[in-house]
Amino acid sequence: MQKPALPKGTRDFAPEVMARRNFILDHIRDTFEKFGFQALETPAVERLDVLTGKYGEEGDQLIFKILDSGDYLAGLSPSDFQDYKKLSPKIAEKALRYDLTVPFARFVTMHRSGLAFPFKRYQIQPVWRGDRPQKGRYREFYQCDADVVGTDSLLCEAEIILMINEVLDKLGLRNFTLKINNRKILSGLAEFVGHPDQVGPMCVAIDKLDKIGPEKVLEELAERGFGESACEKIRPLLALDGTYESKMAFLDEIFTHSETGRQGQAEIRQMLALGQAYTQARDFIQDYHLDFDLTLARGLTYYTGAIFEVKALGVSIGSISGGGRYDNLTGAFGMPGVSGVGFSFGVDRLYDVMEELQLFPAETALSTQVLFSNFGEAEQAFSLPLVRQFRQAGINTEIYPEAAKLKKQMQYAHQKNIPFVVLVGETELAQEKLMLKDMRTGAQLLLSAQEAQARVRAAEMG
RNA sequence: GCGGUUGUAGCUCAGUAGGUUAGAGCACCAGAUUGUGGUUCUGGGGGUCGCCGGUUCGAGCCCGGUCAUCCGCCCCA
Repeated sequence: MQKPALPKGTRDFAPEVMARRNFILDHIRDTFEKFGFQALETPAVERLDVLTGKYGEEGDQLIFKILDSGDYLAGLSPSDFQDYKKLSPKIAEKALRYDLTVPFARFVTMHRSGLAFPFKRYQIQPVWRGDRPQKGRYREFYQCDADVVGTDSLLCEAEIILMINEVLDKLGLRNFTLKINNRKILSGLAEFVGHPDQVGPMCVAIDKLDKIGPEKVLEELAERGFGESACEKIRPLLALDGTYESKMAFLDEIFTHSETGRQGQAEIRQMLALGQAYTQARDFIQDYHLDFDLTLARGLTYYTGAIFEVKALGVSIGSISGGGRYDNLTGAFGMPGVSGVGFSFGVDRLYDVMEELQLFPAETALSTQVLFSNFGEAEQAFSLPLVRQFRQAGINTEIYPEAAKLKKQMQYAHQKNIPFVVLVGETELAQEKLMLKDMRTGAQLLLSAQEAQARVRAAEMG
């Protein structure tokens, strides 16, 4: 006999877990739809050539490839076996999707003539990465993306701020920071320190400020070829710990000669002004948990404008959402010049954070409200129409499918956390009434079907 | 890809210096209670001590290898 086991980095979602995951997903879906986003699903399997080359060399290594069916060795020559990187596209035509963004770009390109632009879609599906699993890190995990393509209006950025706040508020997660920045500001900084071509390496180093501290960041910059004068120019930036206004004032000073940097500032200002106009908030930045963070870089190279990242405070896991604007999403598929902005919730991490903070309401686990017990043939025949009647009244109802010992049936109800049990035995049958037992208090009442339904509904309300 | 941790019952773990028949709690099953769960009491089932080899009269324990696991680093959600 073989011992069953899961592949590394994958998980089962048991019913209790699913109830909680759905609690999160329902709120995310509701919010996305409320803002006019439409659902999209794409296949788990994509053609390998659609995925490769989009995530950098390291990313390509992490793509799960699917071995061709049949005799995949046919037509190969010994030289093909010299380099495994060159072999894989010859024996694997397909692969599991690595994220939702690239399949989305493929979709937009393929359907461009039929779509209404600006096109707003959301997509909630699993993705796969051949990564080494760790805490908060899986090989199969869900992403919840929402993107708008075909407009560069900053209204989209403002709405992303609103959506993130709405979802987290509904989930009861109040202690978080929504970090914002703009890639153009980072480009401006790179210009300012005299390394306009080194935005990428600069960001990778700056991004680690939280983790390793300012001195180590400067060391890393030096290693990456930034000279002493450049480092000295960055130093005051790493020490900045002021308000939005003071950071902006600092940038006003250093960006006198950087058109790009000033553009980034203008975008941030306009995004905030639109959010303010939307919400009429007394203090938009504070009320919507915003933090203008000049060190926020988000490693991804394809962001060109706004960037976002959400950190849950007071927990070990941290980052639960992120996104930004990109200018050339579909370029790789021959459709240049399409600007888009999007973001993503990490459901699995959101789940872990909510569990750590005990934010799940108790009733998410609840499903069946009433269990009809089963005493035997005559009682069952009497019960079946009533079960149907309960269901038609909108009450989640089930009947125990066989006349097992009552103890066993009660245990079943208890284990499934069913709040009410209906007992129909000889005496109830004779009176055409139901014994309704409240499993929490243990109290039971002899009632008509109508009265029993009313009681169940009343309990549901309060 | 690199560094470390831990593998004993379904789960969490104990296991003395290398010594008889490997334990506990929880979970599970049955009974106390043939119309009542959650509490209580009584009884019961359940183990190739990750795997392979070595040392030894004797290995859960020591040694070598191997596989798995979790945690860091890199990178990411």
